[in-house]
Amino acid sequence: MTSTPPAPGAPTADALTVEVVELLGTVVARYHEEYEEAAGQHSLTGAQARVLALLSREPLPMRRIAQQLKCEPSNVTGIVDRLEGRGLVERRPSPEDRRVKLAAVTEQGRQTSARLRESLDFAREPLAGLTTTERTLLRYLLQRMLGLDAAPPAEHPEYAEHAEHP
Amino acid sequence: MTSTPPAPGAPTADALTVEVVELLGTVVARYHEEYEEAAGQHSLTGAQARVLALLSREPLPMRRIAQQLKCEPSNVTGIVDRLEGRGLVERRPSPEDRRVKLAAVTEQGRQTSARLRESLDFAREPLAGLTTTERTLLRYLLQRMLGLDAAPPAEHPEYAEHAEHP
DNA sequence: TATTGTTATACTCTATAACTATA
DNA sequence: TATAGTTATAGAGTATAACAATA
Repeated sequence: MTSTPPAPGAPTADALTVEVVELLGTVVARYHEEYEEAAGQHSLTGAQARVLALLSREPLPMRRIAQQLKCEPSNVTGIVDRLEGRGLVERRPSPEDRRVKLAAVTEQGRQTSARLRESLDFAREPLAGLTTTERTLLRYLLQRMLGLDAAPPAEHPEYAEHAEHP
Repeated sequence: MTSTPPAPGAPTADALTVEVVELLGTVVARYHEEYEEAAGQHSLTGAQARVLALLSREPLPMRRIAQQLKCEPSNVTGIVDRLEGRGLVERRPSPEDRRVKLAAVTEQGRQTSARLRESLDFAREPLAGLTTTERTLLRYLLQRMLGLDAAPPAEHPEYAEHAEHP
């Protein structure tokens, strides 16, 4: 029951941190499973679903897609090929630079993307059990984890007592 | 500035929930990037690193590995083959059932696994900015998300004011 | 007959390198 | 010459189906 004192200078993580990291690992795993499953229900691979979601926001040059996917540009060719082969995406020339091709969702692609977005509502299932207060708190903690320097829900946590009505 | 009223009966997620889901997505993405990168530093793929981590706890029948990875057993053959080819893992016969083969880490595999575990310390980097109180809170919220029905840090959030000394 | 692990096959994603057409 | 996209190639993960050894 020793309190695992943080060894000075050592990179050792304390027990609490290790626990949180493991929980994050579990959340990450579940998130991915559900994402792949939702994509599969629309006969899409994970990568295809991600590109479709990206393009449903705005048309993008192939190069930009690669940057978003953090993969080599050559790989995007095949992924977009397959989406295009199914009529979900199309390639357009860029008006500004004749070297670039813009990938854009078709109307069918837009619909598929919308249905996909619904079916991958990690929202309800995992978050349903949390109150508004807890979700607000979780948002804050995740923002801080990501270095987004967010404003705390309130100066004092008592806020939680009265925050049920957003 | 309308408050996005939850449509009755509709599965629509409110704005706060959507925000939390997107943050989770970002955390998931970063977690994966770091995991793959850490694995790559040891010339391992993500799947290989996961199997190695699994086996560093205890030897496992091939079938069990597949269950943990949520993939078909036939795929495990190749992954273990590659780990075995590098001397990180070995196959042993099961004393109980001559059909099953137990995959187990070698001494070298154990060491690689340990070094891998250190280098993928998502712990410090993302969590370093959080206080003990915040980490405790985050642990609680993640546990609730996962349906682990955890005990709250305290009945009243004021606890946070005095929780700095675990 | 059922189960374990494997092999064979096909598809997708991935990185690398070379090619083309533009700039 | 530099850049955008593509092609070619090879390695890895994945699912499916068929197989041998064992239960």
